[in-house]
Amino acid sequence: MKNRVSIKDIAQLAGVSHSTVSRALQGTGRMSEETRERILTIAEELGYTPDALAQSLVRGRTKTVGVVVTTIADPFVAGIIDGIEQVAGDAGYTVILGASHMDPEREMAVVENLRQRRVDAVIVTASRVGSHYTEHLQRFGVPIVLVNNMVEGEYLYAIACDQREGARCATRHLLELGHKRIAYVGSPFREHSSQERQQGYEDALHEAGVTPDPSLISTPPLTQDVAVGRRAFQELWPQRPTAIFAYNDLTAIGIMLAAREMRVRIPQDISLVGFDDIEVTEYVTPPLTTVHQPRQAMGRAAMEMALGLLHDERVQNQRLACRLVVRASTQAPPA
Amino acid sequence: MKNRVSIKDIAQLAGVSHSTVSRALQGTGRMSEETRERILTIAEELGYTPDALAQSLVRGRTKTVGVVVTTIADPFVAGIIDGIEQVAGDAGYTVILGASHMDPEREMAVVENLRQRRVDAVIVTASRVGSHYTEHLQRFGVPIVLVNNMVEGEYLYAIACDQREGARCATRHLLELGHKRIAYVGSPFREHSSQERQQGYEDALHEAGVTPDPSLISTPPLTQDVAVGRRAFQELWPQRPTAIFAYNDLTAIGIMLAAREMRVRIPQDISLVGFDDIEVTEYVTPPLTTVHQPRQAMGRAAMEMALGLLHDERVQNQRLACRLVVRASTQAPPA
DNA sequence: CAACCTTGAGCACACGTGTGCTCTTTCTGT
DNA sequence: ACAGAAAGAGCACACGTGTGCTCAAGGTTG
Repeated sequence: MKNRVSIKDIAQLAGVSHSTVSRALQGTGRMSEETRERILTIAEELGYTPDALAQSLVRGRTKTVGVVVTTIADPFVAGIIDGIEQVAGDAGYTVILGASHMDPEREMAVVENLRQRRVDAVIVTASRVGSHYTEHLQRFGVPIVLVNNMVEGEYLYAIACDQREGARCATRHLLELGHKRIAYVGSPFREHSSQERQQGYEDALHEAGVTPDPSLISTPPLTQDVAVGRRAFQELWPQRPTAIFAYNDLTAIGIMLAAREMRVRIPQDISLVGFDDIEVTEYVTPPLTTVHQPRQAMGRAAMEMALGLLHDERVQNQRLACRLVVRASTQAPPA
Repeated sequence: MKNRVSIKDIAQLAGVSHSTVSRALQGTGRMSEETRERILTIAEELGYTPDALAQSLVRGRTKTVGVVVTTIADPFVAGIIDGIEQVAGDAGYTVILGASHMDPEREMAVVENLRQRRVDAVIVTASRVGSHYTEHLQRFGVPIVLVNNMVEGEYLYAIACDQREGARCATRHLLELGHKRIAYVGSPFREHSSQERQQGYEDALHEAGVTPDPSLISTPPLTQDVAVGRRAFQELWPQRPTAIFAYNDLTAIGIMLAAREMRVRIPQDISLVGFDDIEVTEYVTPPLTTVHQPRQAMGRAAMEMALGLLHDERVQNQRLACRLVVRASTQAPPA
């Protein structure tokens, strides 16, 4: 029952060769208007659909991009894919998905699969891209774009978000409100990224002439963001900071929970800023001031970069700006 | 620079025909152990990767599933895709993505694209599948599985979540706590789904011998879930319900916001139950009692169904059960 | 020693599409 | 009227892989 109508079938009915049909369909070649119309009519009647596989085989490109992710369930990743898909769709490209689920073996399998499918380009998002792995990717022979990745080899193209600058904005916001004792809570299992944000935090402090206090920096070695925030607040509160800048929103939420248990009010007693602008932040109590990462825009930029590479254009790595979103969790420090 | 090594290249180096190489690689056919090993060694050295396109062309199947969604950015959809991807990956299938972004024209283009790519099966999630659309899909000639869809033609296979039963559980939970005046807030732009849940709500009331009070049902005609909840609470509160069952979590959050503004305490003054169990619910204040929809499981079930259909097994539509998650937004009614 | 079987490998075609070249027919220009 | 150009269409090969059939060489059996 499968749709097995090929240009040969059309050719037979039209009394011409399959070559003529092929040319008629793509509008190339010279032929009488009559023949062309007859062919198109028959194609329509038969419900003909070109076979993308055969076309790819002979044309040498598949009009597909492989997207490698850890998991699609992460809203952050989903946002990026969404952006990629938009641009890809507009450009006539199709997205092929591959999820590694944090399993190195599976990640290899995914990459191998994309290779077999002859994708024209690969976009890798939020992966640890070890040196061994990059090598494997290099051999691939197609453009590779990394999104929000830790490592940035000079030979790889990458789209990233300027986390350091984002962290600087967030911290400056607190400084402008009049805070001096500002704490930072990092992420123990995302070292590179956490350090970037910590540097932005320190940048802002230096600019304001405030010396960073090491006792106001905490990175409890736990594996869950919320738990990290919780523990960190318990450790930090005795130092009496007037504000906390958290690695990300979930960490900030952990802080909120701990604060509530300890009867510390936000923002009256202490201000709080997160990072990422996940959906939740708008609805927690109080709504959280945070740094928005342009996930869709990053996805779009990545796909645009991939398209550029496919057209042999010269492209350069991009750092997209983060945007501070001020909500109700920050105010001037208590007198 | 592209990896253009084919079995012919291997054949030439090994001094055999490409047929022999083909058989050596897939382990079929008879040949001396020596020849086989020589071929495999050369393939390895050349970094040979089979061309999935060519294989698909001759084998008549692509080992791919097309997944049609409205948008990937919706966490609900992302969860389903995640489930699909897991099962697909294990079975050696690859996921091809197509997002419609609510644009009918684009949706058609997406389906056409999947058809050209000769996917072996299609999974459609959370779409309105009009009659015109289903017809188009039918002509496709491949197994189609619908996930959580409004319409369920008899001829289409579908995976759904038993929303009515989920709503019944939620309402029963409130009844068991002692509530009698329980309100329902629906969704104006998801009629079918909202009615299902309302029916479950009424089922539970009838079972408990409570007559539904029409003045306790509200569905403000707004376009945003949170806004719907807000408005609904303002309308409902004068009727003095002791509990509200909301169409979904965002609606429930709207209710929470309005309640807070009006100095109505949850759960002391009124209990609240949501639906979907989105990530937020765990972190709002108070954490929301809600009905969990097994998104990953639905995705997995859909893919398993697709696999069954591909193996010509007899499959039947499934309704997965929802699970009530009791958190802190519900308690016995005030005396 | 002849008839038969087994092993090892190649030829040729298939899948569906694109394209350079060739051939015939008709039109154009002188 | 004749040479040349241009139109219209087909032949044959290509892309990379799979597979039925054939065929030669060697081995076994009666």
